Amino acid sequence: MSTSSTALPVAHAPRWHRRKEARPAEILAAALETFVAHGYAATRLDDVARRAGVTKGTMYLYFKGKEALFKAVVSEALVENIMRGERLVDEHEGGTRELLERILASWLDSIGRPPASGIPKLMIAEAANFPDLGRFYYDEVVRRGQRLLGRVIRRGIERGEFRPVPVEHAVRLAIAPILLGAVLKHSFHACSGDELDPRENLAHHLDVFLRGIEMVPHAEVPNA
Amino acid sequence: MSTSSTALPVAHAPRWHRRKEARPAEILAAALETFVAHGYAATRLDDVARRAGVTKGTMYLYFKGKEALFKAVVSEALVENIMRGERLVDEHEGGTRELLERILASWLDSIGRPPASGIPKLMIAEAANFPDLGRFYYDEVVRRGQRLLGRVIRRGIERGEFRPVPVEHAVRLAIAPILLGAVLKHSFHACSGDELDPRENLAHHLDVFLRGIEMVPHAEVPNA
Amino acid sequence: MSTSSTALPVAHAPRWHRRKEARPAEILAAALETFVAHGYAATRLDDVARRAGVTKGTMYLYFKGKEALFKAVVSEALVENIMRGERLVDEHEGGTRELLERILASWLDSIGRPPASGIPKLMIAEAANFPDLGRFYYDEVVRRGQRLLGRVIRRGIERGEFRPVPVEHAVRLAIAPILLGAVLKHSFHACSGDELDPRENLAHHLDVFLRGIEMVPHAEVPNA
Amino acid sequence: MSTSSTALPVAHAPRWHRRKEARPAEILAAALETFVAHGYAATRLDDVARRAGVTKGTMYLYFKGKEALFKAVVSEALVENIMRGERLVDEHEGGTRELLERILASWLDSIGRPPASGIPKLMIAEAANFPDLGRFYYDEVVRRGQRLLGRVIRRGIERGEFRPVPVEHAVRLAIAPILLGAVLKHSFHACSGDELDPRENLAHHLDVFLRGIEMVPHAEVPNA
DNA sequence: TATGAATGAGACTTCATTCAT
DNA sequence: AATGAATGAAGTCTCATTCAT
Repeated sequence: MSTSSTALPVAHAPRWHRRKEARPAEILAAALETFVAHGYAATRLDDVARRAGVTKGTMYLYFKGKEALFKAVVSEALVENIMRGERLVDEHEGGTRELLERILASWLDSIGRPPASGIPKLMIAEAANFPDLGRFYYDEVVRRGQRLLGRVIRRGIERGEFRPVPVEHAVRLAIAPILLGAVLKHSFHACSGDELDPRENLAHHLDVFLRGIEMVPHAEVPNA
Repeated sequence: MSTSSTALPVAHAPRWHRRKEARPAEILAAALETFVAHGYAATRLDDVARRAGVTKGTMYLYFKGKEALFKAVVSEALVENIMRGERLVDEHEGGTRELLERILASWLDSIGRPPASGIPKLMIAEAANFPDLGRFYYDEVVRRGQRLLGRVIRRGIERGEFRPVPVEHAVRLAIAPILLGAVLKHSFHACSGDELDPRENLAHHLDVFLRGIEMVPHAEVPNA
Repeated sequence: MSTSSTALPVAHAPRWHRRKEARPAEILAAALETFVAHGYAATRLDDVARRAGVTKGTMYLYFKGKEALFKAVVSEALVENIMRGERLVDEHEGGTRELLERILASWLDSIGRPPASGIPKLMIAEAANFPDLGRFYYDEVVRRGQRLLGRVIRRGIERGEFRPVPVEHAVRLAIAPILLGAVLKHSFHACSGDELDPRENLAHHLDVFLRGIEMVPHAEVPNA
Repeated sequence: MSTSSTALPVAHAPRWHRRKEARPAEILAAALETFVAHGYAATRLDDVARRAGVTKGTMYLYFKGKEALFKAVVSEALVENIMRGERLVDEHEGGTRELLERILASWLDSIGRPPASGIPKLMIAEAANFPDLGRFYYDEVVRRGQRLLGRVIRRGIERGEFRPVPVEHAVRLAIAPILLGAVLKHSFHACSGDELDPRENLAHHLDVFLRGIEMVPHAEVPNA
């Protein structure tokens, strides 16, 4: 094979490296990307492997199979973000408006940035195919997040800052633009030419939403 | 199968004729349900066929293949709903608030009910796998809907009914709760125990959103 | 492809023929041969398919998978032969020696000739890997055959034709040479150059065995 | 592991040395069990390794691969038992009946007890997949054993103890119950509830077989 | 000597697609 | 027009084997 007559001492890269500790995380990261991009059924383990820099077989050293990998991906991406907001609420002292702003901003931060960024889209697409995982996600993430925001809004109402809006509905209104933005970004990022800046959108959302629920209107108003 | 050899020529097409003509529609309906439920890659043509009451082979008489069927499903579900709203805007005479209410209600009507109800979820899940279809959907539905709502909001601003909010952002805020509601219903209907009534949610959304953008606050107001 | 410029009306063999009724039997026959020859784990479904003149996929139209195919092979090969002997015993009128001769000859016939010929070897090799199938075979074939022969020998004893030998043991002695012959033929047919004629061997077996258990010795005997 | 840095030089090899020397034997023992239990193709080297208390990699230090291990297992189990019987025949002085009894008993001893006990079942299952090994086994064990027993029976005939039975056939009759017993025990030990005692069975076998071939009948006979 | 992470060929299985009927 | 038997490419998963440590 070697045609070089001067036989340079080729570095002769080893076929693989032993990196037991790093592997699972690498594989999970690659899998998350691929699952988010193509959905569960359409992602080939081969692609995940290649993206992770290993071979198909290697993945079976760390995950029992495709479904196990999928569940690991989702689980892993969730655990970290679940409790962050709750602390925020407990510790907050000032006005509820500021609390709401901080919470939604923090949430946009986690949901708006890889790696976890694609999970909502993924769950929307696959919940029906993995009922147990779907239920887990719905209970532990969706429901929990709703309860959290519900506490905030109720706090505002009790303190006379917000009008007595129906909490359940208000929660959904507060969440929707942020969540939908994240989902659409992942779905149509290849199709949509230009997009609005999520942070700016959040600012406007807060402006409109808070005007909509706060007790004292921001009236340009008064006397005139 | 026909047992009567002396079948009288009836005025209306005999049953087994009608059925033949209905085939494509039946198949499309079955395909829509299945694609929405499981996603593109996970639906088996066999299942679609069984649900449509035909065999796999028959489907190839009407559609070139799985992908063609998928695109037909999406296209067919879209055409009807695209232009309805535009007429609404053109013809409307009264206040913009009422116009917005009517448009969103009409949209909730079409998006909130089968058959088209599942298309958004489907597109969110598959847009990345079918870039051309994704772009088509984005341009012809998402963009178009945004432009439509943009006109409404701009109308309100120009007529002094709305504050001079940034239109692009406001449009997204107006759409988000409705769209997200439809998507989540399809994704988690098996997992979420109870859900809010979409219509009620729309009412609250309009209340809050309009308070948020209207020029004259709904103030409990001034000093009076 | 065709290089013939005179365009003979080539029969243009169809890629496949529709033979729904014949398929299962053909596949089972091919599978039996292959399983017997190589054992369960070492037979590739591809080989079975090729031998049956179909493709891999076709086999899944008739059998759920490899294991189902294996069990079908064994079951099918058994049902026919199970009850034959029992009738023989019930209907027999004459001496027990003749009855035994007829039964063993009949058994050699079924066990000694394809297709069922290889089942014993197959079960010996695989019983431990398919415990349920093993138990079924042991109960329905081994045990049943032993009981049958036990009745015969007991009959001989009761009628004073045979010595009062322990039946259970005698049964095994009667069976062993025939069964082992069949098994070894399938195992070493490629290794053993020449083999004894099974029928001749049965004759000698009967001669020796009956001399061994009959009441009146075949003595060259007495005084003479 | 070794905690003592001043380890005294002990006379007998330290434990961890002995273990190293024992490795091949341990592996062979584990492999024999596993091969016998599941057959060649169905045994995973991983299982053999675990049973031997080593890792897969270690086994490659002692055996070139799966096939080599298999052949080593078979060979090793055979060498010891091959020549034992031959000495017995050469040295024997008394009646041929006793010689036959001693030989078969000795054989039952080796074949009836682990570790070698499962080899016949293994060879029956795998001979066709390893033609060279099959031929070796057939020639060196089967054939050789047959020749040995043939000599014994011929001796009996020549000395007027046995009737002039056809030796080749008689040999098979003598072997069959013992060999089959061993094979079936390994195949159906999980399925068959209770089994006869092999030694007792051998006793009855000898009784019947010898009555069947001996010159002077055991007649309850004469009258005289 | 021993390990066990990594590999990759090959097996089973599924399913979109074709085509004789 | 309709069927459904047959195909074969492609995917998931296993496991004998290798090799850096």
